[in-house]
Amino acid sequence: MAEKYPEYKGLNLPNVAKDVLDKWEAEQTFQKSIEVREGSPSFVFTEGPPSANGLPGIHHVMARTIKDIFCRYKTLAGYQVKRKAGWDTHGLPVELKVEKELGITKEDIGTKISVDEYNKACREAVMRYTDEWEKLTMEMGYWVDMDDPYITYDPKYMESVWWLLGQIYEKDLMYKGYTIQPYSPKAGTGLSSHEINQPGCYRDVKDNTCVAQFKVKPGEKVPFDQAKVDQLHLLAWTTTPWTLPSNTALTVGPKIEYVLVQTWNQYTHEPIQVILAKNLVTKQFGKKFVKVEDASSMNYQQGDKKIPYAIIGECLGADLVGIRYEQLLPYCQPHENADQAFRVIPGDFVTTEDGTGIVHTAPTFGADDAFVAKQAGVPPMLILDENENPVPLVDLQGRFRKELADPVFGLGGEYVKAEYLEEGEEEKELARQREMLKDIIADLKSYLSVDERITLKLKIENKAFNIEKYVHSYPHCWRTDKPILYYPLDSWFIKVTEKRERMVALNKKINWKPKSTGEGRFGNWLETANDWNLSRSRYWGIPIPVWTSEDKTEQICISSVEQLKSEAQKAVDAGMMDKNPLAEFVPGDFSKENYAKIDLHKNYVDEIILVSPSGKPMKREADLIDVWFDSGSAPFAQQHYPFENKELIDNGVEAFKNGTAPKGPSAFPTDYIAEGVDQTRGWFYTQHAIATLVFDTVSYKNVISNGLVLDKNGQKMSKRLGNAVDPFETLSTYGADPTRWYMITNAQPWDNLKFDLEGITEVQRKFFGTLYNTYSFFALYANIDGFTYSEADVPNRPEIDRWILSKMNSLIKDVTAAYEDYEPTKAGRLIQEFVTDELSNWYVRLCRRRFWKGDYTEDKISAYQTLYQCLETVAVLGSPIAPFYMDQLFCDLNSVCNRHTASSVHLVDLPKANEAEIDIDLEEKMDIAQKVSSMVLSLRKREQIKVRQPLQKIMVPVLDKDFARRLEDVKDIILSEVNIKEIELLEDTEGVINKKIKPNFKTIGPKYGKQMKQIAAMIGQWGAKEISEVETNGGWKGELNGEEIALDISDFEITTDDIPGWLVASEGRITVALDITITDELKSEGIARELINRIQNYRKDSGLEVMDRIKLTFDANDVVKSAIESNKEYIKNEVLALDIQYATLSENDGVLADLEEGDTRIDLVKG
RNA sequence: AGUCCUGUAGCUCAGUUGGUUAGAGCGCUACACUGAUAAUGUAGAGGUCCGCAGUUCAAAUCUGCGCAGGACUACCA
Repeated sequence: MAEKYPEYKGLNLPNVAKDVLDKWEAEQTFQKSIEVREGSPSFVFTEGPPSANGLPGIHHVMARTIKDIFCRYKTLAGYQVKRKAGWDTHGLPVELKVEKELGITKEDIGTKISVDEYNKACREAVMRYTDEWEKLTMEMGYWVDMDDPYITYDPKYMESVWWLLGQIYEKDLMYKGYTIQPYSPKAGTGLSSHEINQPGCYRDVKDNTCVAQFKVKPGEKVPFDQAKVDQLHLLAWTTTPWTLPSNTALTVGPKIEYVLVQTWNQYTHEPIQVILAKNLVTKQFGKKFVKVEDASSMNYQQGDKKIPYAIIGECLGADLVGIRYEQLLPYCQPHENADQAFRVIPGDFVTTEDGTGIVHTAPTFGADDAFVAKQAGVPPMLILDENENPVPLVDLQGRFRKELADPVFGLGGEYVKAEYLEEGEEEKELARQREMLKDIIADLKSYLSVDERITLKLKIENKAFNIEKYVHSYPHCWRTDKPILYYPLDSWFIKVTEKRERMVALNKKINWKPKSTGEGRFGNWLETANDWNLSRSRYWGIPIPVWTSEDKTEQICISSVEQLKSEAQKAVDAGMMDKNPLAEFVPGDFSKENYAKIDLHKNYVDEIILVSPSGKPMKREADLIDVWFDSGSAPFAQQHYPFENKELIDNGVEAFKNGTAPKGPSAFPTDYIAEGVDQTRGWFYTQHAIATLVFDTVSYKNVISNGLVLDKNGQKMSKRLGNAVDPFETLSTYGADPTRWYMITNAQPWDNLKFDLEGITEVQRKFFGTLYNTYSFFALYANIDGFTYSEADVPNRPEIDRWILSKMNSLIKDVTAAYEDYEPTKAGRLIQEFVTDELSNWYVRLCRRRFWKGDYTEDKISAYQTLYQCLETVAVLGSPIAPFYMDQLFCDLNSVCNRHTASSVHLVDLPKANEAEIDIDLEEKMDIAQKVSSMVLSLRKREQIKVRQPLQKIMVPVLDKDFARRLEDVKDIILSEVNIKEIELLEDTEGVINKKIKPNFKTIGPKYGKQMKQIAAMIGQWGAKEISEVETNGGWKGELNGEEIALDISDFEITTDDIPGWLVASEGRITVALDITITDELKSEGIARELINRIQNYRKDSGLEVMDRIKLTFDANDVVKSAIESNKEYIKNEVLALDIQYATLSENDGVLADLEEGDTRIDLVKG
């Protein structure tokens, strides 16, 4: 047991962190914090796995601080909080990095480099920066178990993922189907949105656009009286004319207004009637056209400068739905339900910003198109190829199928985008086109793209209303630089749509911080969630565990290694394979060694051929699982569920469904997760989806989605801009505690943080500096007095002690509530306010004397105990946010007193608020004392009277008894604080006090809202007479604008604002008057105090110890001398002087005090 | 384009169920204090509460429409 509280020469927070880190390491404090809670209820935390193939940034410090705070808090609150670290290891970024390093592209995989080697490189690359991550984790004080992390490429983890997918498969929630995905024909691969959103992918391109005329079929019912069957067309715009042969529908907005326009075609000059959105008429009928009101008088000849047009009918989009039209370019028919094609359908996505308000719909090449078409039962333009498989009109190389061969325009077999042509091919094509098009274009100058030729054909056939170039942004493949296509690809999907409502319902049970993200962004997202596209044509990831026979009639989904092994054995027995690659694996043996024998990555499992029940070979589906499924599986896969730890999850699932506490240990659903808001549709979503689909539960109960960390100017941090903050440098320069404290208290976690290093300095000074000073102050005097908290708690403590204890208990209550509510910012700010304003700036300042003056009395012990309790409480409450310094503070205090057996603040129990010690009345009293003191100080300042100069009296008018009582109770505190002899409470006597009256808007408002203005005006006119009438009558009754008004006393706010003839200050309801008369007696006391101050300084400068006694010699004039004489005992007492003498001193003796009343030379010797 | 967040002093942020003088810290200026001293106190300057409209007796606060910044999702005729 230490005898003395450690005292420090200064506060070096980075060093504190280092020391405490060493201590944690030596004492295994983290492990202990979990062990001591063995048997306690568990608080389940799941770590969102970061990818270790990039370096951590300062935002990770932010995110991990938030995670850490609540895990530490819950530990203090009595829970066992296990935290497993995790690594996300699969995915495209890893692949890209490896390819870049090896200098290869995807095409080289399998040729220049084997899939084996490729995957090996990925495995190594992805864990490259784990050291840095572990270092950051340590230094920032994030407690998470890095020794036994879950890793998504681990066979056990992958096995659990397979199992989850198998459950979904068994529930018939998986299917394979076409969807429209970004596709790069030149690279031959689908692209994820991640790839499309890489910088530079969207580029402005100039495309040939076309407003096509779709002729309405004869006999169709149309909502226009003046329609002429042979002229009637629907107008639709497209920027990709090559999709027009695949058109199978036209989409209108049901609520959009459309019109019928009578006019002439600008290319064929034939009279036409066209339907388009009303808002877009002026846009489509540009310079070449002129509007005419009366259609019957219109006339037009070829060669006329302007083409007249007239609106001759109106309707809503809904009225157009169902109208059938003639196929625009009838090269092919959909192989299915062709009778359902070529009609007008409704769609909410239609806008009237561009085009015609009627959308050309090609379900094979547009996601929206596919969706609305499916809803309306319109088939996509798929035809059957040689093998009777349905295929779109464009092949995987980006070429039109041969069915589109046009005798004049070619098309069949050609690239739909000119950009796909190789060098030199264009020349050859041009020669061919010259020949083909010679009847239409005499001398063709340059190659015509597919788009250009299609529009040309439409022009000639009276099917084009307008053709022009149009600049818009279009995505390009980041690898080949060529424009992408939206193309239907065969992918595996999870039927999320089927469980959508359940996901919405379960979401309502999740406590979101902030609420709006859960209700808004996440809730809306769930309501419109589409089926989850699982397929990725990649190499480094978890393979889709589905094996299918070639004719697709037989299929198996594998859910475990054991199952795969036995299925593989069947195949070996059936002669499909020579040997079982999993022969070595022992089912049921979950040891590391056993699992080290196998690998479930693509390169291994693709070798495995299984046998179907009917004896056919089955091969694995080529694709991998979306990596988001990997991380979404974390709550289960990190436990290797259900192969191990089965009951941990099952207990939790059961408890959640029954709404009871789990029967035994439980690790699900997760109690708490926290990640960036960018995970809303990422990890937050995938976890929720998997838990809902597989277990019909939530995945997590509480979630914080935190905002971004921006630079101090509010710009996004990036390496490119050079404004990224290095987390390691920050931590080593400023220390983890102030960094964490700053991040948490400066902005709410879910708001973006403008990260400014100066803010950390401020926290360092303001909060930690003050706390350190307060501790140092305590340690200094406690060591002198030998305070070890060995005495029993002092029962009847002075007012000021009871006050700070009341505040302290309120603090415990409020901070606990804030933590419970996942509001760390509130908790931190409360603690900070308590330390700087309450404890340091008021309690310690007022009590300083009690610590260093006099003997070791009960009052002194009370002061020590009180301050000790406050410091200890702050240490515990603040430890989740500032784990290092608070641990040191706690241990420093505890090292002498041993009130706790725990060796760390992180192992103790959270203090409980003692309601009996909370005294609101007392807190209000002190509030009065603080206000009055500050007002007196401000008056002194105004009059230039130093605080050291005692004054006789202050007067405070009191308007109610409660206020008088409270003031009376704290008057000693006020008097000593502002150096005044007495306080006089002025009772209400007319004439002495000036009163002011104001209406109480809050109480009058609800009663007489309408007359509020007049009432306020009337009261504003009132003087002393009316005020006293209100006071004697206890209210006011009268008539105002013919209305009876009755106000009682509480409807008024009566305040004082002046005492005539006195120096007065007023603030809120309190008024203070100061008597500034300085009598001779006061004057001499002032001189005495002035001298004491100089002597104290001199003592200190002379290097005397606090307890040393001295002898004094003064060389002073008579005024000063008489002041000394009349305060002799007082001075001696204050400066610990044994004796006072007068003598003539030389300039070399002592110090000179330049007082107003005459310079005085002071000399002292140790006595 | 959609969804969500943010907008209050030079900067970072508070601001209760709407209630009449809109606050704090930092910074700046001036002064004071000096047994917490690389600390502290007091005072001062500094506001179109992003804009407009509405609801209301009363709007920083509620509603609508905008503007600016940010995030996510989507990218379309």
